[in-house]
Amino acid sequence: MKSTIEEVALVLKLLGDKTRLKMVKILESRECCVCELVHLFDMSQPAISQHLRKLRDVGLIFESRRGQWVYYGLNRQYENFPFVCTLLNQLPSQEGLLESLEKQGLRVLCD
Amino acid sequence: MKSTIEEVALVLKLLGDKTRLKMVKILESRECCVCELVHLFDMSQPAISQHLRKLRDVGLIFESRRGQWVYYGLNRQYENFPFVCTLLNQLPSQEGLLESLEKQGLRVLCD
DNA sequence: TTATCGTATAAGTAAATGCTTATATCCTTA
DNA sequence: TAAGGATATAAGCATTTACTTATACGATAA
Repeated sequence: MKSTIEEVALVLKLLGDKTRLKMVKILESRECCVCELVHLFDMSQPAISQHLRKLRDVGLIFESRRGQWVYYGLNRQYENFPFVCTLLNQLPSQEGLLESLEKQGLRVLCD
Repeated sequence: MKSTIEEVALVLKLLGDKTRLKMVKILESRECCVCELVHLFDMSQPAISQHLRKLRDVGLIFESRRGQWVYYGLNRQYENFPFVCTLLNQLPSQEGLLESLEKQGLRVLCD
């Protein structure tokens, strides 16, 4: 079933911010913890948290605490996920960012 | 070639407004003059003009004056048109709005 | 020319947005 | 229990946004 124009407009508004759009594209590759994302954006940690909250509030991403870290990932059960997916498919991959994080030894692994 | 994240974010921001998104979906069906659009939205004429201007400024729609009327239509040559198209395809048709305009005798025809 | 219709622009405003710094909370570990 | 790291929340602020009303502009027609 198609979403209403209003619903779609809200999703587009949410993703109409370069920081959030990039975040979502990154989280499409793999879950990340907040401190990893802080390293990927030239922005304060609270700013990152606030963007993540907006994305989580609508259900587009999920949160999972692991020890003292909080991981976020794309919620593929989100009602508008298929729609979001067609958007993300048209974006250039951001996996290089994650690779360079690892090269810098900034990847957080807590298992 | 894929657009950058920044470019896409700007397009999404532009379409992340329910009025503009609906406008663009309507203009996908056919060109409309400003006064027709004014009838379709519960908003002043200047507000409609201002939305149209934003859409035109990026090149997503074009303007064509016909007598004292100004028509707007989707610019299918817009650089991100294919992207916009995949968005519009996922929206419910708004052609019913145009039909009811015609039933009310509010369709403007200037040929 | 003047009146009128359709549209655009100008100016003002309330609300939303995206950041900042400061501080609180939560978890782990010594 | 106390300290410290990771994250969230609070409060403040400058900018942007989406409207409004008033007015200017452009085309048509009496």
